[in-house]
Amino acid sequence: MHNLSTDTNIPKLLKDVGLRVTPQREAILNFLIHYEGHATVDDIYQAVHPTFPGLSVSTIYNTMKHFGELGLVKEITFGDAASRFDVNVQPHHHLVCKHCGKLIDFYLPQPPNFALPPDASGFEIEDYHLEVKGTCRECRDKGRDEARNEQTQ
Amino acid sequence: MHNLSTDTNIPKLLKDVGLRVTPQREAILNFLIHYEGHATVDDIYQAVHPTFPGLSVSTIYNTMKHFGELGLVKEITFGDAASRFDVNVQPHHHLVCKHCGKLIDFYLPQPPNFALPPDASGFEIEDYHLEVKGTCRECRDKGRDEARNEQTQ
DNA sequence: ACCTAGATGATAATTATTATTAAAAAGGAG
DNA sequence: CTCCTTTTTAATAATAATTATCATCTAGGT
Ligand SMILES: [Mn+2]
Ligand SMILES: [Mn+2]
Ligand SMILES: [Zn+2]
Ligand SMILES: [Zn+2]
Repeated sequence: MHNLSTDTNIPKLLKDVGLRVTPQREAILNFLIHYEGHATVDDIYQAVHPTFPGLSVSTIYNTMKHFGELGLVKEITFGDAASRFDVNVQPHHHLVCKHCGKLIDFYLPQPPNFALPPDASGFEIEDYHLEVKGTCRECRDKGRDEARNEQTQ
Repeated sequence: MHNLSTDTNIPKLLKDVGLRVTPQREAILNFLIHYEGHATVDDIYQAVHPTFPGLSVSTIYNTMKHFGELGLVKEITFGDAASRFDVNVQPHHHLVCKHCGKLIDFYLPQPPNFALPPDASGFEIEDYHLEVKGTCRECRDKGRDEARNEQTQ
């Protein structure tokens, strides 16, 4: 499990995980490394496109799929919105603002304890995610249900 | 917060929550009342359509939106799959099979305890949901079968 | 019986994502 | 470096869930 940081050697990382080094992948990785938060495919496209006009969204989807399989990012999917990609691949959880969609990381000091019900016998747990929904301070200040656009992080 | 059960008086319930009583809503509610599990719009359509040929999916979307706002169902959205509607509106959580998408209810004996990080100050929590991902027994058994078949080739 | 707000259903539009595939390019061998 | 094979890219089409439109219909009240 790799953790991206601003001093990551991008071509080396790509080689290490067994991917060919292409300008597209370097550009996307470079974006992710400096981005704070949880980017969508479109976020990536909007950011990288100006300095890399040829880049296609297909390539971003493709690349993010590879990065996910190789543990460089973790895909998070909420509701009907676009998938977001988390460069924080440590196990952690999210506050989700119902109004603007912003995600805020948090960590559980210890795993929640629960007993599996009888009809779940044989279920093999691989992962869990606690999703806490509510209203972020910005959206609360702005007053209810007003501008529910933009500033998704 | 209403809880549907098999002896629910459907027209009365619709009136009580302030909705007009239409055959479409009665049919959808009747389906939900007898359905075990977490139905998608298409599940509802496939089930109700044979005995109600005119019914449109638009109407199901519309109706489920109303039911959700009135607390009769709770919409659950996972990944890129279709929304599911839970007639169990008590606070509870789900095991999610990564392979077949099946949902199994479970309950937390006590709420998970966690401290909000500094960058979440002012976040107002309204709800939370623990999503436990893994492999259900059926899919695990099927996986073994497939693995065995691949070995013999 | 009549009126009107609200509901329905056919259809189009939107949006995120996946599939297809010809052309381009990476990386390795010689 | 040159050639070759395999992967990658990017344009485009296809898919799928959901939402928007809107003409028509109807539930429920007068
Ligand atoms: Mn995160
Ligand atoms: Mn449930
Ligand atoms: Zn917000
Ligand atoms: Zn399963």
